[in-house]
Amino acid sequence: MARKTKAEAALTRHRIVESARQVFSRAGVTNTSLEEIAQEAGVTRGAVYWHFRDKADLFRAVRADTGTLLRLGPSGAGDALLRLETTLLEAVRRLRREPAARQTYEVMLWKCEYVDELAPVRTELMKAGGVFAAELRELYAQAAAAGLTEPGLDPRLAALETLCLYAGMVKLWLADNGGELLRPQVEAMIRQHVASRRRREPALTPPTASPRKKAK
Amino acid sequence: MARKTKAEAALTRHRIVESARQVFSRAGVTNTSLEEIAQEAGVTRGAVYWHFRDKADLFRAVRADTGTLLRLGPSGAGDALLRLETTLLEAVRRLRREPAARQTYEVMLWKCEYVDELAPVRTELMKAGGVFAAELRELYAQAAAAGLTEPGLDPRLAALETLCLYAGMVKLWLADNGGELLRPQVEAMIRQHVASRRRREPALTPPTASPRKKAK
DNA sequence: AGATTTACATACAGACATGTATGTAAATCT
DNA sequence: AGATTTACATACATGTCTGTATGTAAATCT
Repeated sequence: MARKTKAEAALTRHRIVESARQVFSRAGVTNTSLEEIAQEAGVTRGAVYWHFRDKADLFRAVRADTGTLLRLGPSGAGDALLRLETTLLEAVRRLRREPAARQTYEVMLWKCEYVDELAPVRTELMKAGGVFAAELRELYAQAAAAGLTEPGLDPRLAALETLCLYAGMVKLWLADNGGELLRPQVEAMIRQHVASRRRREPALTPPTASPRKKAK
Repeated sequence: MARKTKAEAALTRHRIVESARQVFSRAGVTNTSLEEIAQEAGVTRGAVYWHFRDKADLFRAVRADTGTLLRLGPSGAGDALLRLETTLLEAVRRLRREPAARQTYEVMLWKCEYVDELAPVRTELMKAGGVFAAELRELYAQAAAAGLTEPGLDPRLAALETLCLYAGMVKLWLADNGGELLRPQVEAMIRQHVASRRRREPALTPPTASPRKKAK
C-alpha cells in the first residue's frame, strides 16, 4: 500500500487508538497483542509501530484521548459546595453517556497491570490525584471561609476524603454492571456526601444571598 | 525427586502461594509465568500444576491466603460509629503491619487484569463489597436508631459512601508509596469521616452513658 | 521535476509460555 | 508386604508475541 496524506495518517492513528481501547477493554492490556489491535483497526502491526513506540505508549494515547473525568467546573454558579457536587455528578454523567470514557476507565481501573513500562503511568495517575486533592482542599477552604461547612471540618482531610470517595466510586461504579450495588444510587450518594459537609444551622449572614433548595 | 509426606506437600503448596504473591506483586499477574513462580518457590512447574489447575486458581489461593481486610469488629466496645471507625482503622493497620496483605492487595488493585478466567474474581470482589455494604447499612441503621447520627442520614447511602471511601482509600494508600498523598493522614481522615456522621448536638438522653472524647 | 521523506506492509529472528504426557520413587493404604 | 497412589520432575509439542529490518509507492518539499 502507498503513502497516505497527513490527514489520512492522523485518521489512521486515531483509529488505532480507538481499536486499542476496544481490545484493551475486552482482553486487558497485557493480554492484548498489537496484532489484535492492528486487525481491529484494519491495519498491520507496521502501522501501529509507526505511530507508537510500544504498547505503553499506545496506552498513554488511549488515556490522553479520553482525558480526565475530574475537572472542577467554573466557579460561577452556586456556592463552593454546590460546585463540588456538580463536579462529581458530572464525572458520573460522563461515564453514563460516553462509552469511550467508560471503556478507558474500566481499562485503567480493572484491566491493567501497572508494572514495568506501565508503572510510571500509575505515578502519573497518583500525581493527578494529588493535583485534584489540592484543588479540593482549596475549595473546601473557601467553603469554610464562607461559613458553609461545619466548624470542625479540616479542608485537607475533607479533600482526601472526597478524593478517596471519588476513586472508589468510579471503580465500583464501573464494575457494577448489573446496577445491583451502586449505579442506581450513586447520584444520591454524591448529594448526601456533599450535604454531610454542609453546615446544619443556616448561617446568620451567608455571603451568597439565596439559600438554594433543590426539589427532588 | 521422590514423593513427599503430606505435611511436606502442604508446605510446598504454601511456599508456592507465597512465591506467587511475591512474583505477582513484582511483575503483575498476567506477565508472570508459572515458571517464575516455580523457581521462586524452588520447585518446577510440575509442582505448581499439581497443586493448582492454572494461574487463576493460584491467584484465588493467594487471595484466600490473605483473607479480607473488611471484618466488622465485635459489637461490644463503644457505640456503632466507634465500631465503624475501629473497623476502618484496623484495615489500615493490617496494611501497615502485614507485608503479605500489602502485596496481595496491591496485586488485586493495581497489578491484575480482571478478564477471561479472572473476570469471575471481580464479580466475587463486588459481591463481597455488597455484603459489606449491607453490614454497614445495618450498622448505620442502628446508629440512627440510637440517635447517634444526623437526622437526615440515609443508612443505605451512608453505607455506600463508606464503602466507596474504603475502596478508594485502600487503592490510593497502596499506591502512595512515598507517603506524599494519603499515608500520613489516612487515620485522621477516617476519624473525620466517622465524625462527620456523628450528630453535633449531644443527644438529650444518649443510650450509652459516656460521651467519649478522644484527646489528640 | 527531482529528491526526499512519509506512512505504512511484509518478512525475519528469537524468545517464551502453556498444557499435557510421561517417568519415578517414596508414602500411604489394605 | 505388596498394591496403589501421591507428589512431584522432566520432556515434548505447539502457539504466540515482540522488535526490527527491509521494501515501496505516493506525498511533500525545494
